[in-house]
Amino acid sequence: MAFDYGKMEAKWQARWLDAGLNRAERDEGKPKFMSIFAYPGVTGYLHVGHLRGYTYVDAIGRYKRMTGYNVLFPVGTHATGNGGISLAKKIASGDEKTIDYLVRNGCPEERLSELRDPMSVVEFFNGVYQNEYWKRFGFLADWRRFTCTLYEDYGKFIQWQFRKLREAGLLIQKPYYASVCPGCGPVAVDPSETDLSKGGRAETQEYTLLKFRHGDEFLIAATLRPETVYGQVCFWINPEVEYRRVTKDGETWIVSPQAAEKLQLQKDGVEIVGSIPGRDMIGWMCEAPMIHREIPVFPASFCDPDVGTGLVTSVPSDAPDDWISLEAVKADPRMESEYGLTRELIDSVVPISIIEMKGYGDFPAKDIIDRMGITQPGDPKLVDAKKQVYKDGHHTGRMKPVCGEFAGMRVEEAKDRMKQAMIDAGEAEVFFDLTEEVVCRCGQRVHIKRIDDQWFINYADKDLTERTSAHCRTMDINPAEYADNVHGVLDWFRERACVRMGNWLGTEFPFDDRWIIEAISDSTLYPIYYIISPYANDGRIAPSQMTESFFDYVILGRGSAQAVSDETGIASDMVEDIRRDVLYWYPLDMNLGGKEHMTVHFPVFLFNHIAILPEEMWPRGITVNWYVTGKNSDKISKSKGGAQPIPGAAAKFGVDAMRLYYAHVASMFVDVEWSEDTVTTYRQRVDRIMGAVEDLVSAGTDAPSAPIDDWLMSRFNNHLVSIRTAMERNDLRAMATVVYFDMLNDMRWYTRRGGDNRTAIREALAIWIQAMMPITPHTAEELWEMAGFDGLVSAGQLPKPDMSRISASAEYAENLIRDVMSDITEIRKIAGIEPSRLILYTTAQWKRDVMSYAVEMLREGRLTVPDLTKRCMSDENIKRNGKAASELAKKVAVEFSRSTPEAKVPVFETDEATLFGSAAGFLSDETGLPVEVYSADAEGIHDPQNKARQAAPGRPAIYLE
RNA sequence: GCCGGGGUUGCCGAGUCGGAAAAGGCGCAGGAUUUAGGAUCCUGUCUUUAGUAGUUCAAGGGUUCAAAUCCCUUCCCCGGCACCA
Repeated sequence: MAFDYGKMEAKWQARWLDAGLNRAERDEGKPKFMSIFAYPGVTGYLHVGHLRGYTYVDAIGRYKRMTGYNVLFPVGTHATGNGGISLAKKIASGDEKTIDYLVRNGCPEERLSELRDPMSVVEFFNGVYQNEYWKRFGFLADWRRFTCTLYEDYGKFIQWQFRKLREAGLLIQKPYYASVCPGCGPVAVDPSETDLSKGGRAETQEYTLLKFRHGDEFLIAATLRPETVYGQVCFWINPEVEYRRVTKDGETWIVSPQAAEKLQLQKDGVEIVGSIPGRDMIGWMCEAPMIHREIPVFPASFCDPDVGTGLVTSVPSDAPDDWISLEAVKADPRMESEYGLTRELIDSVVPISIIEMKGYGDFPAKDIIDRMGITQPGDPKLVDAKKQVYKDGHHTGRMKPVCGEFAGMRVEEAKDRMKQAMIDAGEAEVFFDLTEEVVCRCGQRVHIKRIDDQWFINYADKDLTERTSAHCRTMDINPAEYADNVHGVLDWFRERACVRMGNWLGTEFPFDDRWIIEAISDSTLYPIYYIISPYANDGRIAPSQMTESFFDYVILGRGSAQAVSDETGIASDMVEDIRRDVLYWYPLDMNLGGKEHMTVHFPVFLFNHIAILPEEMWPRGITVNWYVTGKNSDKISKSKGGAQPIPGAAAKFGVDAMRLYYAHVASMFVDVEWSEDTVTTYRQRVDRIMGAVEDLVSAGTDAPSAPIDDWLMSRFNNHLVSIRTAMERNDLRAMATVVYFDMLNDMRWYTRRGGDNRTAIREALAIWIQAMMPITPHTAEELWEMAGFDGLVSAGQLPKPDMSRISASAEYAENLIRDVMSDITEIRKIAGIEPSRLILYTTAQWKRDVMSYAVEMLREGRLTVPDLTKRCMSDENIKRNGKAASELAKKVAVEFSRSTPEAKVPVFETDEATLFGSAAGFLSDETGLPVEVYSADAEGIHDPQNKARQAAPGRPAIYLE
């Protein structure tokens, strides 16, 4: 049975709460650090991937706490949208999949009945997120500040924010084409399918509607390639479809039934007035736009009534579908027998070459069909063929002379020009459609709808963009690539629709209560609200008291506390307190979010701060974290359940193992594939460290201090330096490598080398355990208590490195011993002998002298081969060694000139005879051989193979006999 | 398509403002310890060798005394791209 981590975790979490470590209070005498993670949307249970980013914020906050900062770490949730509504609906209707999903993730069955209204669902998950995820993971978040976008007080804040946006002239109105569900209103079409049950990969495409005159009515084709109209030779109709006649601006249009409905959403005054079977139109002649030629209507099975208008103009030269279908028509005898088309008419239709493009002949569609081996209409490969030709044509194509005034133009340019020309001539209109079937969570089909008076936040504003971009240069943005990239993102940002109608949860738009503020727009400035939320949460202030002048004063300092008090009835002192809280905690020091936010949340977060707040409140840092993915790099989808319920994983592996996993498994800026085996190795790592500390607590004697103790203290103080350096960049991974790997290895080496000094051990343990606090806080507390140290680690301060105890020579000496040991092993292996004794010869003094001269000259910046040789030859003791001396001088001069004096001094200053003399016992134990150590300078030593001669500083000669 | 990031030893990954690559981990192999546990410890893990020498950082060129690192070309992979916080 596995160790009950849960009990140990709960114990320490309770103590932290008792000690109030998570509560953040203004303390003007202390530097502050405020950080958040972008709050999650309440769409269901989260999975182990989400905890990755959240854990970083807690670990960084804990580190900041132990290095002198007053830390504010608030959390909240984002519930704006239809997630809660649709979940509540499904639960109420007893949807089996939903119920199963909830129960599987740990929702008690007896609670299901309360989850029938949206707000209960939201509150239920607010509880789950806080208790089962964040508290469970030991976060020191200030729970008193928890807020949710659906809380009334939060809504007051959002309304205030929109008033300020309007003041700044950033709210504008204009028509908009939105993806809309007839029941729920606008929905987000994106791969996460938060709002959808199908079609998240769909994109909105802009079609050009082309009008083909037939008598006094028009056949309407939708095309993505208006530049190909010069190549039109016929017109496709699906004979099986019952098309509709609709009126539009006094004209009669013929389109598919689905298109008729879509048109009603996008155009004014469209009415269905009749219908006509597709079959009846076969053989019609209609006048093509732009080229004004009569072209015949032919049947084609690929015309999908659900795509575009269900009618297609045929450009066989450049459209693979058209080419293959035209060939089929020509080869099909039924055209004459069944549709009564004349052979003459069919034969008169021949492709026209209109675009010249690299790598293709006169008819690109034919080329790609041949290349891909397509022989039949309806071949699925046609989809790719179409994409390929389209792409190549768009970028490399040029219009041929046949294209009238557009001849010679690049396709990219001709496309827009020709579209516009036809629109101006009344021969075409713009139409939007989705690339695939999109179904709302409520089950209804989603279409594109025109909304005339849509409100936007004008993120395209030039001045705002420039100021925001400039501010980003002063921020701490990680990773560096995003710091570079964010300027491009800000430039690229256009106006953003900020309100929506329909069945949505959210804050009412303050200027028109038919609208509700949409999800991204109500989550931009909110970090500052965490400073105010505790006053609302404990009832000191009622939402009704949160007036415009209240926020104006506490956030912007406009007006006076007394005036606010008079207006709202809030005590003037409290208003003043809130104002001072805001001034103390803001700006936000770090906002951490998943990589999708590089183009979603972070830009608007920045824009709104810059637009509304004074410069001294603009954010200081952004950190982007990448995902934990499932197999095959799929994002573990939260809307689809997720692989591993979080409480289950916490119980199985222990919270600290998971925290260490997140911190260390990879850089923050790469995706990680979730693997239980990997987490298990981190579990074992934590266990191993616990075991090692346990052993060390009872180890140690009052033995006098030995060189190995100095080494240990040097190492650990160096580690403290590394930890601080790493954490200045919030590099938890580098920090974790030091704490959970290097420090353990050092403790092992210390013990192995016979280290046994209780004072040194306890000093090292204190450093080590404290260094564990940010990432594995529960384990740190447990070990701290076990070691008998006072207080809570989480409340303590990380020791500063004691530079006086860092000793390059001590560390060099141990490395030398390790090198020699590994050389001995190496020689033993290669030589293949079973030695009975081991002899070490340490360097002759003159070689150390050569190096000493070299370093001296290196410091003076005049180290060259000839100069060092000259200098050495003037020393009798060196010169006496003849050729060996000049060769060494040459080697040393070259080698040292590439290095630094600091690195080289220990090489010759180390007293190797003493070092290895005292390590002889250790080496003997390790190798199982009797060990003798001689200086190469000594007379009459045992040296049958004349090895002593080879000994050099940093490289004692080894003889195995 | 636009913008961006990458290809290092079985795997994950350090190293990338040019100055001794093969840190560390995982996996694997051998040994030790231990009465079965995914435990722990030691050793090894590019080739070669009395501790040496050599080859390598996607491929090919170039700059340099010196290149995984800088430049050019080619191939391949990945991410983001707007009502998803």
